Amino acid sequence: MSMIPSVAEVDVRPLSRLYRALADDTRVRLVALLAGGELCVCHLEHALGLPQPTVSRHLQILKAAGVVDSRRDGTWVHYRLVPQDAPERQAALDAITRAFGAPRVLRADLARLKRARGPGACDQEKTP
Amino acid sequence: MSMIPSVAEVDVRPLSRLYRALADDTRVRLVALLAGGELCVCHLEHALGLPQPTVSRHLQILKAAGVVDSRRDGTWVHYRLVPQDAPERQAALDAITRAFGAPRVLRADLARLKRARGPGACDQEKTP
DNA sequence: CCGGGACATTCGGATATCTGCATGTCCATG
DNA sequence: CATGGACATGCAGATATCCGAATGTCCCGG
Repeated sequence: MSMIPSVAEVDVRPLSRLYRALADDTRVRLVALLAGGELCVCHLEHALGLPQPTVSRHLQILKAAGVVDSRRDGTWVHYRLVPQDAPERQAALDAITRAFGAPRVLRADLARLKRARGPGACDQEKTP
Repeated sequence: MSMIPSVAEVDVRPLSRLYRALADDTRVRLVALLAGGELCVCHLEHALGLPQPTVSRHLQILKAAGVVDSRRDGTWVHYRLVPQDAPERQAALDAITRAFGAPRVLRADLARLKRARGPGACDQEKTP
């Protein structure tokens, strides 16, 4: 007979750490933007209208919490959401996608960005 | 033609406020316990093994965030989860239920409590 | 090798959060 | 009305978080 775990014994920290990572307006907006796919810091910076160090710092917090991952591409760094192993963590993240990550919202933002900055720079991705 | 909202314009505060309310180990455990149904403060206090003022204060934070509601029953106060209108908020809460609120976990805790304190006091609910 | 652009990190101060201890409030009971 | 139990709140200190400004690091083009 195996011991049935109690709420006192179960480790809630992985989930509460995720909630703490999302307990900030800027970071929720970042996750919402990234729900549409990979983006570089310069795009996120312009989309949010916040200074670069601020955006970078919040991205580090999300990264430390395992919410996002980064990929270096020359001068730029692209961030993307990390698929979560634990279903409860994925569900908590999906809440943001459901609310603000709907394609219509994100596409409007990205289109505005591309219009403002032009298709140069980090936009070209892997398809020249 | 209606303006398509951008992430910058959309108000993320309701969701980030919910995440902030859940960004604490004790509060996640409280929600997990309440996922099984209404409970009075004295039960929560014993289940968590924390001093009463601490539990009470965390319950107030959850209440202010619209996560729980309270019902006075004579000397005792019973707390329960509030069904969320916004589906994204409900999804974020369900993440806790999914992870720690499984019936087997909660029943073990409650059984231990009833065994420890006996069926008297606030247990008798509405059925004498 | 030297600049400049993109991004990360450090530092300092303001603000918020968490906790323990004490006290306050409300209700039932005698 | 006095007492005690259940719960809420006030207060003070330690800790954590957030932000602006400045500085560091890495990479690419010349």
